[in-house]
Amino acid sequence: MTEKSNFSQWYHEILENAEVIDQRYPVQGMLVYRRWGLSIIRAMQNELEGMLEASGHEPILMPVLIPEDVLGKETKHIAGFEEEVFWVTHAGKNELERKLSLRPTSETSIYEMFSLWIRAHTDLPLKVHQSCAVYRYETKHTRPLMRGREFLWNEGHSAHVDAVDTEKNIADIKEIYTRLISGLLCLPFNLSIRPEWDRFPGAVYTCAFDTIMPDGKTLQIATVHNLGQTFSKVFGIKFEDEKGRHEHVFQASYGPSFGRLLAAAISIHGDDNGLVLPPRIAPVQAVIVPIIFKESEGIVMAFAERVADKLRGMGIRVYTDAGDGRPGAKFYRWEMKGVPLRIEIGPRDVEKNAVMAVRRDTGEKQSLSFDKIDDVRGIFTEIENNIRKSAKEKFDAMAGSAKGLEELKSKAGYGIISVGWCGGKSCAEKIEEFADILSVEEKQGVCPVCGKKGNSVKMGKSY
RNA sequence: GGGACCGUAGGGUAGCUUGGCCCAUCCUUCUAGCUUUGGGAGCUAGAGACCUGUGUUCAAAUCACGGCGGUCCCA
Repeated sequence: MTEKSNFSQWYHEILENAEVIDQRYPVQGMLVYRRWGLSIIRAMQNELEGMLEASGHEPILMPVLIPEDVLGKETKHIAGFEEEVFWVTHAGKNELERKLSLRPTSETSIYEMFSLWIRAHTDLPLKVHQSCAVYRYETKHTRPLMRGREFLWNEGHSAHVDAVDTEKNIADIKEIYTRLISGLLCLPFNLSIRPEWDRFPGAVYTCAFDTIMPDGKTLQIATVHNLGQTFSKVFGIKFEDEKGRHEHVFQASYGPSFGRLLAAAISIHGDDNGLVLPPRIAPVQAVIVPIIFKESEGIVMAFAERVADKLRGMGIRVYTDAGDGRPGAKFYRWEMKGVPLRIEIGPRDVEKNAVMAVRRDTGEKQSLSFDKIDDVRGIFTEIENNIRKSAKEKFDAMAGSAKGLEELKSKAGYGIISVGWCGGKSCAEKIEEFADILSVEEKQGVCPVCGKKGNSVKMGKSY
């Protein structure tokens, strides 16, 4: 397969070869999730939903259609999305009296319901979440899993009595997303507040999690929005407080994209031989490859079965590749699919009452006696730590800074770089000719355009 | 938003400039059988394609235009 240094081609090949997705579905920007990819997505979804529900979020599932008048209630919000909304205008041959949109996000539909569900302060905080597909007619170049016209995500929505409680929830969410991104997926990220011109339509402020892809471009993998009372005022989401006064709730909404998380995990951890999956999200965590010779087939298979049972008993997802074909071909195949641990069992191992365990991340081989198979747990932890560490090192190596415009021009587009900015709009426009401003930092800096002192900004070329 | 390129079996390709030699080349894949199995084996037999519509022409994979789909670059 193509080497990872040719990232674009490598990425497309690995998605198809490892059966992550099939991109050949004949609608632009839409794709088919196949077993391997879907299984990884489900692993993240389960983990995330578990954490959200432990923190007091209720699961819900809203309809995919939102009527035009509901979607359009908040003017800034609809202005931000109107170019990308898919509309359902007909039922059979008849034109609908009320156009229906395919949700580009669910703030409006959920808040329509919030106004019915929330009556008193005892109903608050109200926190809900749903995992679903949303639809945006992207006009920019679509890329599988990174930018599609239909994508899978989890969106959370909350309502609170005041701004303080909203902030508390936002802190919880950042913590949960960190556990998902860094903990489960072993991905490094930069968490920052987006500049005002890049806010979610209708938000008071927007935080974003960005990671860096192997080609140096940044990928936004999750966002958290403080919505203030923007929506509650438009949708009439009011509650009665202890003193009988009626107030509008404060709100937040937030979501990670499962597709982008998957894209990042595949791209950042993968190597020239294919995927390298963190053990906890791997659809198969250990693959047993029996080395079969005619005379010893029986005892090898029997031993392999015992090993598989023992691993399954430990709660490990294991698959025995007993199919036709030579061992070498199987090794390549499972390496390509990123299975964290390969367990080879041949006559020599059976004799020793042991197995040969081979790590996907390092290629390291070790003989494990049958009684020591429990060690696999520890090996998984090591693999996870190692993957996380090397991803972080690559990420840190792509952090930089620039002083003048020339330096900015030469460095822009590769990693996240820090540069000064005076705060002026025209200077921002000039700077953004080279890359996107991800965030404005407290740190002082000198503007490379006008030379005035000001703050600094973090920049990256976004996917 | 602007530009360039591309569409031939499941995947990757040759053929297109100069229309006919093409019921379309090669690699891979798949199926059946034999054989083999500690890093992509081999043999035999077989399967599988010109994105779509319209036009030009005696004749279209090849030329023109539209549609659909894809890739890359720049902003």
